[in-house]
Amino acid sequence: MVSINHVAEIAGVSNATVSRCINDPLKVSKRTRAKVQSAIADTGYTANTLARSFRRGKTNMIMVVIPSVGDPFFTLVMEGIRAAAKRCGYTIMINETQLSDLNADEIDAMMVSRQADGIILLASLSPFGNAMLSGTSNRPIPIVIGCETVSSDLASLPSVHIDNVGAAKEATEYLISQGHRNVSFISGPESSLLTKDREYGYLKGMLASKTTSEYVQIEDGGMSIHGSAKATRKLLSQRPRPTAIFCANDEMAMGAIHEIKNQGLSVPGDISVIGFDDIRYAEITDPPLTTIYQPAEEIGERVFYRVLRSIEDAGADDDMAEIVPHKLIIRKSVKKFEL
Amino acid sequence: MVSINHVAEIAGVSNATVSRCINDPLKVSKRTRAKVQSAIADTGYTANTLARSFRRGKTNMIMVVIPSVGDPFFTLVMEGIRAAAKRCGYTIMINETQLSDLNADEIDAMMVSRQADGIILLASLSPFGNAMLSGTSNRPIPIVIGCETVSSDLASLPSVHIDNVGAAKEATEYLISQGHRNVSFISGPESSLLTKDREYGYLKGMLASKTTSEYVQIEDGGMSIHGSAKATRKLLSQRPRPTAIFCANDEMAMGAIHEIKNQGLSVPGDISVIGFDDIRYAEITDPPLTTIYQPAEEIGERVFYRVLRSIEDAGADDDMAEIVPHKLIIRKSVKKFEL
DNA sequence: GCATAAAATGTAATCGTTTACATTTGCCTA
DNA sequence: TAGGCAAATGTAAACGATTACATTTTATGC
Repeated sequence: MVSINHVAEIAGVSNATVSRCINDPLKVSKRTRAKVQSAIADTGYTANTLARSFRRGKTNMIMVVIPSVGDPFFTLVMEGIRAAAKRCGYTIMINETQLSDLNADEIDAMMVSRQADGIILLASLSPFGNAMLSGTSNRPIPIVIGCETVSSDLASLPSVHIDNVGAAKEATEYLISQGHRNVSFISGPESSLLTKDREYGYLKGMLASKTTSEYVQIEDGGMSIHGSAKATRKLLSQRPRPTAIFCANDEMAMGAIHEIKNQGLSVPGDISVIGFDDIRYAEITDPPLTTIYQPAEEIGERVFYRVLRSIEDAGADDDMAEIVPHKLIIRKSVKKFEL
Repeated sequence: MVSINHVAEIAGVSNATVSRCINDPLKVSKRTRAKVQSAIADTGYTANTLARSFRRGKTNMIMVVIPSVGDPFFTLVMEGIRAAAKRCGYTIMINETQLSDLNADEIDAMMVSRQADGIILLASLSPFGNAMLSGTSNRPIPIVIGCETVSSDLASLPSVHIDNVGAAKEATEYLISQGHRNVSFISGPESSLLTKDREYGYLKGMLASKTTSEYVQIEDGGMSIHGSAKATRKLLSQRPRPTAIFCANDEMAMGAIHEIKNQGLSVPGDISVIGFDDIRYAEITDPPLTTIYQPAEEIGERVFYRVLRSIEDAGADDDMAEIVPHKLIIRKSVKKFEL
């Protein structure tokens, strides 16, 4: 491959001049600039990013860790991140890390490998902490959590997310306000901390009232359609049967609706369903899904600027959780319950 | 940050020895190895990936370009890629490039930046070709297309995909075999070549028979739910009305079903719908969606090994299209049409 | 035309690894 | 114990860019 030195030789200047030509063209005279540019064109030279990043100690890349490409929720979060990154001249790289695979050590390895200037973590972190992640001091590159929450076992990390507990409580209260007493919850795996927050919100909502506190029922839906369908089957087979099911995310709500219909029951006629996230499919499920909206794009944007600030000013690194507002979106999957 | 030289100093050996300790431990004596390892532990040293890749001229990373995070179709493709990559010691980085943004120049920039050893392109390429992409000879790093097809304007690139034309023709013929004559097609934007192939397959299917060749109707659904809903609205307002709608992907089929129901019609009672891709939601739409299955995971795996081969043996670079089998999955969204 | 400042360019060190080659060490055999 | 060979280690040059500093060229004012 042609290097900056080849170009320099052909243009009859030093490599420093070529470098300046690329990075600070005003520092070189018009005449030499022309020579260099034509040499670049002739040779088809392009800078070796690796060498450049290595020397500069900066990659201008930010890595986003997501649990799964193909999760519709992330579409908008990524859009927010990408738009902001573009404005600021950063490249976004995505690292898909299946929920189960992700642990602090891996994140650690990423941080330490210096292949990016910062990390945006849109996944939860198992609590098996590691030096790099605890304490703001020694992190080689900044890391900010988006959407998810951090294990309390870990020293807290900067984050941007909604109040998952509060939102889930709100959804539960909404169901109760519609007359539901037997409200069940379909949860995700232990490893998803955000799900646990939602579960906790559900519990808070249920336990707050004497009329519902006796009926608390949680099934693990594994964050998947099939897991949720299975959980729903189990819930429906129990007596007293739930009159409403609250799912920790929309995908599981879709699975639940499917299973309820499969059993010959109707939504919301027999069973009300409520989801979480307001993914794009929520408005076209049948019936359209009542759910909690997260300002996904805004979260993406904020989380990006948060990392950026830490990159540009290491001192700005803080551990604050930034809470953005959620909203209960009422569609058609919940019906007043009457005896 | 602590470098290999610090470690060397602390261990009282040369940096070369430390390097060997890391990359080829058997080459160094047990005693020194112990010294070095404890020095590494003491200092918390980790190799600078950038420096290493730079020096080695190899990153051990493969970049996957996808049009959009959050597209459920890619879940399995990525799973195939990831699994294969893991087996082979490669890291996968994903670069999300919205359909509209993607052009050959950008891909070119990626290739040339040497930040990865190879590229897997799961998106279509606009035909504004570029030297790097045409001709197998001068590519700095290998590139293989998955799922998508390549513009015929471009010199062909190696690829792995189903026979989109044939599959779409098959779906169309299936509808015709069920008695449908007025079959409409909801297509995607010009930029998606794979969609054009499917459109072509639809045309072939329709034109093959005198009974259907008069009725050919194509609307652009923009690959989105809303675009498809809009297209469906338009189709339904026309007379004669279609009795079946074939969508270029499942997401659009979901939008179509939603809109048909919205108009007070039933699927498949009044209108039959057929999709493409068999994403995970296809089996839980109401009614479950008849669609074309693509062996997504297998495509991912094959496409990975294809790049790998080109990386390991530059001469192995070929331009063959590898066709994997598809399958028509019959569910409940198509009904025999009777006058 | 000369002194001086400013602008342009060149020189060479540097970033952290790897690795070809040179040197040292250790071991075995005669 | 010397000689020879293999194993272990060290030395130093790369990789391709950037950049502090030194030097040269150009412009300016008198």
